[in-house]
Amino acid sequence: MTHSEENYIKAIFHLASSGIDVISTNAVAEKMETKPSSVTDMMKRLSEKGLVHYKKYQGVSLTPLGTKTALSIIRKHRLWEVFLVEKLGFAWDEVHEVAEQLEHIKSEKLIDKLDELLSFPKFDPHGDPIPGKNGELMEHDSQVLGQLPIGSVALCVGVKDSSAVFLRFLDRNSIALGNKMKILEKEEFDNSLRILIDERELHISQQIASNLYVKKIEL
Amino acid sequence: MTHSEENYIKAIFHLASSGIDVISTNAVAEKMETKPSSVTDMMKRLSEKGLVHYKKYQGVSLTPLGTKTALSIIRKHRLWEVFLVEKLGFAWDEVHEVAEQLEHIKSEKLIDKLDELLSFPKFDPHGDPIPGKNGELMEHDSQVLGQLPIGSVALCVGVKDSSAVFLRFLDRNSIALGNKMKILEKEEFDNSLRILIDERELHISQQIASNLYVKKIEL
DNA sequence: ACAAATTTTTAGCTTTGTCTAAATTATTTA
DNA sequence: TAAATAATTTAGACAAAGCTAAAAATTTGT
Repeated sequence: MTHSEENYIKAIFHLASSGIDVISTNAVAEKMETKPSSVTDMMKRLSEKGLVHYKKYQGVSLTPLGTKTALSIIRKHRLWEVFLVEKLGFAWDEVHEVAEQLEHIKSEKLIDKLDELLSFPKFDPHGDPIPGKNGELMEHDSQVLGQLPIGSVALCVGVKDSSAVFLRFLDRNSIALGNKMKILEKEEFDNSLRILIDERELHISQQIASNLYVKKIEL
Repeated sequence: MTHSEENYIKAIFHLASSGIDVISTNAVAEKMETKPSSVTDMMKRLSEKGLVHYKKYQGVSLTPLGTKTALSIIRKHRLWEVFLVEKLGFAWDEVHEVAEQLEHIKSEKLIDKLDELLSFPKFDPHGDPIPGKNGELMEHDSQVLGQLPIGSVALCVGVKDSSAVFLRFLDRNSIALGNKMKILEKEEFDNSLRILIDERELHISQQIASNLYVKKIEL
């Protein structure tokens, strides 16, 4: 598989996980930042290789082989992200670009050993689950911060949006994975929240609140 | 720069270091395992980019920019080799293939941090010097085992041939970098040697002896 | 239901990197 | 030194991956 093919497979997987039922050529083109005509060409190629189901004008979906391939690429991507943060001291907003390159390195042994070096992590620096060697993908049993009722206490376990801008915003406000947060108040008008993070009081917008995954702690 | 361009630059650098004065299209083609016509095409492209000096029928050589580029790629290659051996437990005959892929990853920070993680190594697992950030390349002040006079004692500091076959031969015979070796006898007829390696007596052919770099120890 | 709008595909072109076969230039040798 | 041989380059093709512009199919709106 070429780098480009792998990137398309990954994009289709992510679109499929994001709850869309039928994945259109346009959706793939937008995600890949390319033109729909290029997507059509690539879908034909991936279809020939048995990685996607593709019928003209009907949208595209991954075959079991395609899904397995996607999970293997995502596994590599996320393991490398852990490596960059844990071993090389990268910040969590700096890892994506480099991991995009590293995920294409072909060596089963490399990934197995890397996994071992990192002590078999289950989540990447953004809280996303790392697929296992055989493609088992742990499901986040978390919810979005904005949906918690007032008074609840939760642990921050992940970010939905892992763009550098958002991550740096979190850094500036000392919000990190593992933080304990309590909902103090919710503003009816704009759904913004007043929360308590590790003894510190903070006011956050609905935008922010809907991009933080949390796990409720029962008291 | 594309992967392919980088590979050509590296190949030309290695040919130049191996003492050839004029690097022919054929020589590059052989090293790259490709056809001379493909080399001609690539030399034109690299020449346009200012990486090589190229005149039809006259052979090719690296410009200062080309040399700098080559050293940067070799630096990456060798640092990754150290990583694979030191951190991931790869054997020295398994690293080349993977390092060939890793050397093309583009991130200055990645390499700087990797260098740091590895405690700024000066040599790779085969004893080859690792170029510095600014392209300084340490010169091996070593000689080939076969050239030592009888009775001399030396440390094994590198291998000239780092093919997997040769490296596995060394493994099977417990010859490793850092070993102390003493020349006991030299066979006039075939230049084979009887040597003492760390208390163990061994008979090695001239072939082998001329592929081991050693550093004499004065007694 | 049919025209308009949107989406998707096709056709044809570009670049990178490769190839083969033919032509050209250099080198060797008799 | 001239012919033979070897090395190198050119010309023309091909595959991957992208693009633009035009055509075709689907969806939408009235």
